[in-house]
Amino acid sequence: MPIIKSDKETIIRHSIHLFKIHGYYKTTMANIGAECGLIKGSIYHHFPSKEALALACLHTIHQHFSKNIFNAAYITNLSDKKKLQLFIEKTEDYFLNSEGGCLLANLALETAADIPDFKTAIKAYFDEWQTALTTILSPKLGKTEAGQCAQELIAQIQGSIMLMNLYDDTTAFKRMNQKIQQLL
Amino acid sequence: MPIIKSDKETIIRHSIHLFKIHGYYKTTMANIGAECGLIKGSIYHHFPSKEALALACLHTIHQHFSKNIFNAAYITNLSDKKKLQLFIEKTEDYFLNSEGGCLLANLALETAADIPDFKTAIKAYFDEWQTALTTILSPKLGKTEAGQCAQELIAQIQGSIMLMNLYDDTTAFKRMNQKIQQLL
Amino acid sequence: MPIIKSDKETIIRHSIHLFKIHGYYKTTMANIGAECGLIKGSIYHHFPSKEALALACLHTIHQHFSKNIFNAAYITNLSDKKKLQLFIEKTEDYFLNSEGGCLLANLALETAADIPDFKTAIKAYFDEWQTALTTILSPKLGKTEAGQCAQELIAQIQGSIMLMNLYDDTTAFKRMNQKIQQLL
Amino acid sequence: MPIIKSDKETIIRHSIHLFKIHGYYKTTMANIGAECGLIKGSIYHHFPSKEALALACLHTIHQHFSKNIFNAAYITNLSDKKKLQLFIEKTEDYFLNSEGGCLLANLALETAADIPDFKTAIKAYFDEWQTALTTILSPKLGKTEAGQCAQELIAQIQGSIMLMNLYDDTTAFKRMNQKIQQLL
DNA sequence: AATGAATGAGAATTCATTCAT
DNA sequence: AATGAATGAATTCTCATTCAT
Repeated sequence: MPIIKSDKETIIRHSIHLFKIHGYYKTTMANIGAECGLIKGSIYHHFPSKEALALACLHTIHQHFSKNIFNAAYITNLSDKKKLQLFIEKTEDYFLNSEGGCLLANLALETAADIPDFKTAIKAYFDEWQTALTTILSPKLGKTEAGQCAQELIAQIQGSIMLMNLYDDTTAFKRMNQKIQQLL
Repeated sequence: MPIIKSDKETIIRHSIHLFKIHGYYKTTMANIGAECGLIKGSIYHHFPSKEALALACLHTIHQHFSKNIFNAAYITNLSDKKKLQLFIEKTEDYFLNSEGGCLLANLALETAADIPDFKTAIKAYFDEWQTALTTILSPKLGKTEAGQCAQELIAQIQGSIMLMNLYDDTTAFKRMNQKIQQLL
Repeated sequence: MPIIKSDKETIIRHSIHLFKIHGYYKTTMANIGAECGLIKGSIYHHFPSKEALALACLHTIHQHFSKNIFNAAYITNLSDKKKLQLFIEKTEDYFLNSEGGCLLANLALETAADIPDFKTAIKAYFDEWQTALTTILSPKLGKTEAGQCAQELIAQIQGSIMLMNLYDDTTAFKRMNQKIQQLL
Repeated sequence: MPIIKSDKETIIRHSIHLFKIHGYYKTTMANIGAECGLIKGSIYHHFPSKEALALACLHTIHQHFSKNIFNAAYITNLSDKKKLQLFIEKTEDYFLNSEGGCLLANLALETAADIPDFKTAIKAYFDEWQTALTTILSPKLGKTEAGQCAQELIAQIQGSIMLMNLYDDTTAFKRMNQKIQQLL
């Protein structure tokens, strides 16, 4: 039944798509409505404001990462090497299929100075990302160095995503992920 | 009454500042005018449009990097190791004193899908950055690997800048630069 | 609070009024809004641009002439003399009750060089006017001369309207219409 | 010596050209300046305002008609028939070489309701035109009918000019002038 | 829930005009 | 006279949001 579902999740899904590609300010409620088969006013039946909708998008992505990617760090019967491989594979998978890069990073650059709620949500996401990676790397590297390494990996991944999108070229991003998987 | 110098360069300088912190769309001509001591309309005396002004900002930064940072790759009587050190030092210096991160990267994420002229200018900047780094690394790594390594370094730097600005914390960015300097 | 009907037709009616008196450029969206009991921005809910609105005005007038005036040329059971009389009577009627003269002619002079869409619409209107008059005159004058005569009559009428509005004096316009009615 | 003369007359000449083609409001001081090889601000050394400049244009044209066309009515040793022929010939000549039609008529339609000074100047022009034609026609037609005929001729001519410009076709205008010359 | 219409605040841009040089 | 820079008011258009139906 491919009837257009205009519930919260559908709106969020379409909003994420538009926010990633066009950014927060350039994406209008009318754009979002159009993509959902609604007029712009109707979105307010589901979300009280554009800001609240964007925040819901950020939380949705954060949750998706928690449940599907970051969780790799906490699977008990897996070696650290396997955990890292799984973690990176899933990360790669997500961003290779995510037109427009990382919404959290994009909005970090575009809105962090102006919308504190976004900044908070974005930091929470990166915090959890780092915690998960640190957990995987600690046994081998020790806590301190593991934390630093985790930060570096995130930076590398995010930088690669930016360039991947700018150049429409996935090779460097893929090569980098290969390398990271060899780390342990 | 202190005379405010409101020539093209001054306007560009103030615009860069605002664009970096608030992004392209959130920065208004009125904001820029206010920062320059002008009313919004007056800026059109110097630039025909907001887009043209932003493009001038991108070019100005690109030129600055060409003349002051990328050029380190082409200083003749310097060892490659010294070149890399100089290159990274200057890069670090620039971004540590550049509130709001890297304008080119910021606008890449915010506008690349919607303003082709920006995308072109941003790619030209990163192309030259990569070429310069590749030049430094080639003697030691060979052309192919040097090119890949250059890409990785840029990604790392850009990712670090994003996180540095998000967390208002320079330590990871500085540590990363230290590491890179040991590369040769 | 009298409910103001602000549908497309109402907006067009008020716009025609203002465009005729003040011209295209001097009439602002705010003026039109005020006349309709709307704020300027609200008009964009009905028309995508000032140009589109003006074009709708031109088409509306053209249609009105087609249905109510030009059609006199095609009523079957009427003598040519009666057709011409009816045609001219209705034309006179329209312009005597039309403050500001002929919008199509006014915009022809004001905008033809700059807005090609207007020029096209205006020519279509005068083309049909001439065709209708030629149809009435052909039986008596023959096709060629009828066409030339039709053109002359239109020129005379339009010139008279211009002077009528300039001098706020309808006598010459009425006299001219009397004369034309004697033509067959 | 084809040095660009930026005196009053030169500015008026170029202004007339632009006002005729683009109308009063669409023609900017910058446009006029550009055509004269000046920047817009410089025009204010010659005319105190755009309105004053346009008024000077109207007067200049009026004077030109008085001295070179209307005067045909007052040449003593010429038959009325010859006077009319000369009058019409010169009128035709003027408008065939006057891109954009009749400035006075154009501004009548565009600005009469908003700029009383223009309306006054335009009426004075048409008054004198009518007086001149009436003078020529009176001996044959008697004063009253001559006056009415003069009005009709002016209307016809102005209507023809409008259509000539709309259709970029001079034939009807020329034919009409031929006819008028046969009147006496 | 959904819609169509309306709002009001603000965006970029234009332009006649002024003024110091 | 001429210029370049600046002004301020106005203009078209956009957009998040509200509301009656």
